[in-house]
Amino acid sequence: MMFIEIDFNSDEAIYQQLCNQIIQGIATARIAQGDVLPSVRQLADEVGINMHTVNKAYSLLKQEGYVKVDRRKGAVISCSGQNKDEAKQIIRKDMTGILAQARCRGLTKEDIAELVNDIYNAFDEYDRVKEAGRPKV
Amino acid sequence: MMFIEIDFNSDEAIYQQLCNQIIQGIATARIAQGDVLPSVRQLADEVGINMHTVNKAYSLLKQEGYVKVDRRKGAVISCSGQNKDEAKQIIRKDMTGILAQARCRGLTKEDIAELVNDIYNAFDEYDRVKEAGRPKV
DNA sequence: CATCTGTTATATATAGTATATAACAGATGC
DNA sequence: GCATCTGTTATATACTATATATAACAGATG
Repeated sequence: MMFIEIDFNSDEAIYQQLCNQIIQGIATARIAQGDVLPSVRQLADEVGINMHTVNKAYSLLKQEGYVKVDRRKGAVISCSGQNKDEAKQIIRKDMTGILAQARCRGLTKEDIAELVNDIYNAFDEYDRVKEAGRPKV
Repeated sequence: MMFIEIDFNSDEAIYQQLCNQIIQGIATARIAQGDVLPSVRQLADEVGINMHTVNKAYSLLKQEGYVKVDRRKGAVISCSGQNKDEAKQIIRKDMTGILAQARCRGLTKEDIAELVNDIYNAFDEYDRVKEAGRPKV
C-alpha cells in the first residue's frame, strides 16, 4: 500500500524521511484527508525499521498538525487546522533560508518563480494521473 | 564586525546556524564577493564557541562553493562557480519539501508567490539601506 | 478472550555535535 | 631570524540524538 522509501545511506534521519515523504504524499494527494496511515508496527515491518522510529515520525506529524491520532483507527490525515497567516509564518523561516541559498547561487526572482511553478505543477500532475485511475507507485 | 548571533537553545546545530547566517549575509549583501570572513579563532572568540565548530562551518561553506579558503587571507567569499541549471537542481529538493508543507497547510501558488516576493524584497531592502550608509546591525 | 491499536518504559549501540589541548606548516611583519 | 598570525590535523572527552530491542499496559475490536 505504501509509497515510502527510506534511503539508509542518507544523512537525513529515518524518522525525518518518513515525515517528509508523508507530507509530500499529502501534497500530491497520494493520501488524502480522512485516510488512515498504517499502524506503527505494520509500517515498521513493511519498511524494515523499528516501531519506535515510525512512532516518532507519527508523533511529530501529530505535533505539527498533519494527522490526528485516534486510539481506535490509528493516525488519520487531518491537515487544515491553522489559518493562513499562521501557516505563512511557519513556512517563512525555512523559505528565507532556501531563498538566501538560491540568491547566492545566482538564481533570480524569475528563476524561483519558474521553479515554484514547476514543482506545484508536478504536484497537480500526480493528482491528475491518480484521478485517471493509474496504479499507485 | 560580525552580524552572527547564535541561539544556544535552538535544536539547530551551531555550525549549521553559522552557515545559514553567513549565507543570508551574502544574500543580503552584508558581506560581498571578495570579502574575508574572520579567522576561525577570531570568530570563535567573538561568538563564544569553539574553534572547531567555526572550522566545521567554514569547511561546509567551502564544500558547497560559497567561499574559497586561502591560507594567507582566510575564508574569502566567492559564490558564483556553478551554472544555473546545476544551482536549480540543488535548490529543487529542499524547495519541494517546503512547498509540500505549504500546500498541506493550505497555501496556494499565489500565496507562495507573495511570500517569495516578500522575502526577496526584504533582501533588496537591506541592500538599499546598506548603500545609504546606515550602520550595520 | 485473543488480537489489534497507541503509548510508555528501559536498555543498548552507534553516530553526530561541541568542547579542550596540542601540534604542524605556511605566510606576515618587525 | 623570530614571534605571530593563518588554516589544518590529531586525539580525547562529554553530551545528545538516533535507531534498535524487549517488554509491558490500557483501550478497542471481532
